[in-house]
Amino acid sequence: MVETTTGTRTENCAGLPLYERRPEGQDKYTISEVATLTGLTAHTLRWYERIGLMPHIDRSHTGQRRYRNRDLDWLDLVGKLRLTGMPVADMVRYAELVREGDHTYAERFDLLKSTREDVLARIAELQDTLSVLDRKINFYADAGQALASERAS
Amino acid sequence: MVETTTGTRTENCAGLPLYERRPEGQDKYTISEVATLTGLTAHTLRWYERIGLMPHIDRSHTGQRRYRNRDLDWLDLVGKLRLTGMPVADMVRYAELVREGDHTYAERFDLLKSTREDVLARIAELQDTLSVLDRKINFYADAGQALASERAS
DNA sequence: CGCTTGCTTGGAGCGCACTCCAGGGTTTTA
DNA sequence: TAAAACCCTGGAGTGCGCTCCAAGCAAGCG
Repeated sequence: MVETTTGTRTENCAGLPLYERRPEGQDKYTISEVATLTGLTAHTLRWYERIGLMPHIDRSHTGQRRYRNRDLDWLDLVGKLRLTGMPVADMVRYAELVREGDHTYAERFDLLKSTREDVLARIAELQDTLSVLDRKINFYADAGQALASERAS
Repeated sequence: MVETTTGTRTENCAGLPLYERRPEGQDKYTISEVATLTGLTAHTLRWYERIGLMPHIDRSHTGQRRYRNRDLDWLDLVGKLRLTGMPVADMVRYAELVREGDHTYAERFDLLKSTREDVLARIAELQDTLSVLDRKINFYADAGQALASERAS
């Protein structure tokens, strides 16, 4: 199978991925299963690992990756942070803090709080943009009305 | 002056740019003035023009750009759209529609409306992310509490 | 007049986040 | 057991949005 994001993906009526997580204990996924579950490509998953964005990923006896539920949880978080526009390098930094252990709690806390502020700021920006957009949309709606009544007269 | 965004920029106490727009009729700005007003670099302004993102910009008798208030308005809109994550190519498309004249009103309207939908979706995503972030922040706050009381005992 | 500063152009370069390739080994299916 | 599908690695390539460079013209100042 050619590696792709847009390949055959089983979906339910709501368009949500149907592939389900396996219960704790039997949670072993190949890279392409994780690609299906996360929407990332296998390429990207390997690349995330290379740059240090992932925790240690288990391997099968022949060296193939076997992801577990906690890895999916991590990828969910990464996906969310990516949506906020956080640079990958910053996420790598956070991943490093997690790997370094409990004594980095304070730093992680600070990082999360400042990310939170960034997200709030971005939401505010977007709402500002939304109002500009609405003004313009109203303008065009009015202009459309004017043109229509012109044609009608 | 070396071209930069972070150079000397006059600011008021609120950190807002103090450079003011000139009244209609005397509204002529050099490229570096526009850079100051918009926060873009002169490089970027010229690049925007090259790729077709700008309307026609007036020139002085020696060929230097002389921006006008309407150009600043346009750059404000571009800045807002950029914040939504809209690709520059799409903004160029919008600019083309504006240049093509009144008969593109309908298409511009549609473009604005679908952009509006995108912005709403992004806001929803960010709010979702925010709640994940808040859960994690609470977790770390609790963990911090636990560590503190451990040290106290 | 020379000096500094700013503006002009086409084209090259950069950083980010992937995205893909070559060449090989493994696993599943018919 | 053989073909098809999948997985591995290091490294090269891509697209976007700038960002900068070289070489030259122009305006203001002492």
